[in-house]
Amino acid sequence: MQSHSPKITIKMGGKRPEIALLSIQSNHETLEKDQSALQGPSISSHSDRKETDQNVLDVSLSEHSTEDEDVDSPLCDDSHKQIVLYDYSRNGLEMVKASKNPNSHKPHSFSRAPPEVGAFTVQCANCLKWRLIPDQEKYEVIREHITDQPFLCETTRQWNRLISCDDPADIEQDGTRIWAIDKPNIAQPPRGWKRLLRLRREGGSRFADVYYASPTGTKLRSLPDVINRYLNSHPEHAQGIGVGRFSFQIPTPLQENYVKKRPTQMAAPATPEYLERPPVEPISLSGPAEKLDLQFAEPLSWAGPVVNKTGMPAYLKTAGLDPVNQAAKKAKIHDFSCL
DNA sequence: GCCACCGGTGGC
DNA sequence: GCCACCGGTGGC
Repeated sequence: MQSHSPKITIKMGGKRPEIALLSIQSNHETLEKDQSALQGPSISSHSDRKETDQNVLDVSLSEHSTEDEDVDSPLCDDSHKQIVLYDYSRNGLEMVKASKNPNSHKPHSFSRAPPEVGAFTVQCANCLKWRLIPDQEKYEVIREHITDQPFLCETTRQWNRLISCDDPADIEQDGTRIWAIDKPNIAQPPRGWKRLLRLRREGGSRFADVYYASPTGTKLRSLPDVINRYLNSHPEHAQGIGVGRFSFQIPTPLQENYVKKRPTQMAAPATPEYLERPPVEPISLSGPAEKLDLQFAEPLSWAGPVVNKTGMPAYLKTAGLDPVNQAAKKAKIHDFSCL
């Protein structure tokens, strides 16, 4: 059997896509395409169909995409209209939010908003075609076990799709979306918790932030945060929650220049010759990013033992790379049982 | 005052 | 160079 190391990605809407290949479409056409991709040729019962319909991607214009858009906003261009928005409320993925702002569950905020995660897609380990995953929960399950339970086209039968490797890919690289390679084997969040990925705008110092929203609505943004601000404060809720269930790893954008490179610190000679040099060209002017071929990209180097009994991906359990132990040491916490 | 977002930085 | 972590801050 042919075997590859599949990648799992989060596909996002974006203002200046470099990777995706779909031709420019109307939103209606895009919606139909994504819906049919998810539903496939499945013959489903009424109840099944209802569930599928609740899980389709909602493709819509950003509410601030036209009139409300700041003229100088990086999101103000035609491609922004192609953004694929994931409808959190229809998929039971609304954020656990602070009660203060009743509107914060909307899919996006409306001024200078960063891109949203548009869809989840996983590569079949056999044919390497990309398959859309209907919702975040299913995606997280697949991601958790991706190395010991490789994703196959047939896996989509779990949500009543009858497709095989002979069927065309759900999605290809096109010019309308930003792609990012996700980290494998990230544990599903503990029951009642949500793992939130917040993307940053292009040109920032990093690509995204991960937050964990606790059952009480507290948002934690690091392991020390989880330990100090939640588990220590809610020992009754900490029962059975291992810190290995938390991972703050973020996906890697395929668009090379999405994240601003950190300037290298070089001691500049204070000579007249140096002072007369023209300014260094910004990185963003150095040329368009290459279109990376997802289908034939090199496998990532994370393959190996998956998750040990601590819930920590084994590839992290190397000296100096164990954020759990580091965080626990920093927080002087040793009494949490890991699952 | 809270919080989402962003940049900086130290450790590796 | 990457990443985990955290401080700053502007908008609400």
